[in-house]
Amino acid sequence: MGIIERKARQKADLRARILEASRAIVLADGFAGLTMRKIAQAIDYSPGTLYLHFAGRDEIARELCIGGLRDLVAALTPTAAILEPRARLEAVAQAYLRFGLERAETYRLVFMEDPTIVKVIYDRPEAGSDDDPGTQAYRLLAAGFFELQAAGRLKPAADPLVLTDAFWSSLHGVVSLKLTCPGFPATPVEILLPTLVKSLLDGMLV
Amino acid sequence: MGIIERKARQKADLRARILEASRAIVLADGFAGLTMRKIAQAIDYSPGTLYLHFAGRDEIARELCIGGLRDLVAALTPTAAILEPRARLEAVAQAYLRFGLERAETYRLVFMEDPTIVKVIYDRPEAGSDDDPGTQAYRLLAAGFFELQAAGRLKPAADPLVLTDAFWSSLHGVVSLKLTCPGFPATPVEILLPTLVKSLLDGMLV
DNA sequence: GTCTATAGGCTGATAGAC
DNA sequence: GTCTATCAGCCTATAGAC
Repeated sequence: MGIIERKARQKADLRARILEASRAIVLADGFAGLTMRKIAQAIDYSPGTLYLHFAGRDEIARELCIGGLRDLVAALTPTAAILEPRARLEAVAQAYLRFGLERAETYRLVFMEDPTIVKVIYDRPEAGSDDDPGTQAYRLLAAGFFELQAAGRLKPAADPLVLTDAFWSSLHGVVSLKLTCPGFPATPVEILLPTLVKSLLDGMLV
Repeated sequence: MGIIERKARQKADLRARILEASRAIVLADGFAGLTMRKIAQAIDYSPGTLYLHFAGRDEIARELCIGGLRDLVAALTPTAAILEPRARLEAVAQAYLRFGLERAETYRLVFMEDPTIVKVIYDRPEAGSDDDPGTQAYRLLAAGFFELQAAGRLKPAADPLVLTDAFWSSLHGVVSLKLTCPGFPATPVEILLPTLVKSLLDGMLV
């Protein structure tokens, strides 16, 4: 079986190299600059070869999208060490902003591009399961609000899931506005985000 | 002078027709679907003619961008009739969301596309003046927070301009997330936005 | 599996006739 | 001013040789 295994490994390797090269191109030229030709050139293969590993450009985009979301989860996860829920949510916000600004093109691809790309997150078989990065990221935030509720710190009748959505939407607003209109909210993000998070949580908690 | 005037008017008319056709194409096919050929075909002229009225595709995009912002201002302006500042800000939020969802492609073009397109808003000579739609939209929101401050209703040491930026960012977050990931914040916007706005303002006011 | 070659389409922008 | 024709380039995807 050694030969078959080796061939399978080589195939997986090339697939990984294709994705890695694609990631670099998206980083450098944006998603619009990602073309099959460029990818092939970057890994020294012919364009046709790519189609043996991916159905086409869209499939590569979807893989990158999921990978980016996985990276976001990885960037947010360390905050789980903070026990106090409000402090943890504030740390999540910081980490989220940081990720979005540092990995701008990745963030754009996942959250600001064509809806059909991000659609894969919900349509995949794992969607909703523990293995799904989208679910993991969401739970990371939702957990904080559930804990606050359990401690009786949420305003009565507040729905933790609705607050989670509101919180995430606000974070997304700061990041995405900064990426598209750098310099529009004149307030620097180091002040804007903490102010927003503080106001929001102050308004949500008793 | 009649002949010269007529020619000038004809020229301005064609320019307007080009923009109108472009707007329709962006509406139907998105910004990526806007091409010089399609525009020319829509108004029954040859592609070359477009270049007599615009330097190129980018200039058309910039004009559309400013026009879209102007429309946004028009959509928000009626709320100025509401005297009580908090109620007015809530109404602005509603109108903003409504505009973003109803004019999705326009909103995308102005606030979610290439930074170089929206850049024109700040670089134009009118930028910052009363005639500038960006400034007008911003003032519409900022006025509410200044009035709240004047009435002693803001938390001490709060900066109205920072709150304005935070408020706008949140609105943008709800709209843009909905446009890119329809169905991600599972909470329907009719609940999400009021919850967000209420929490935010509760946290900002004394 | 990988290559070369190419089909078949799109794009923005321009040159020169009228 | 407007047209036709075209340049020069890009793209995805595929067919057939090796």
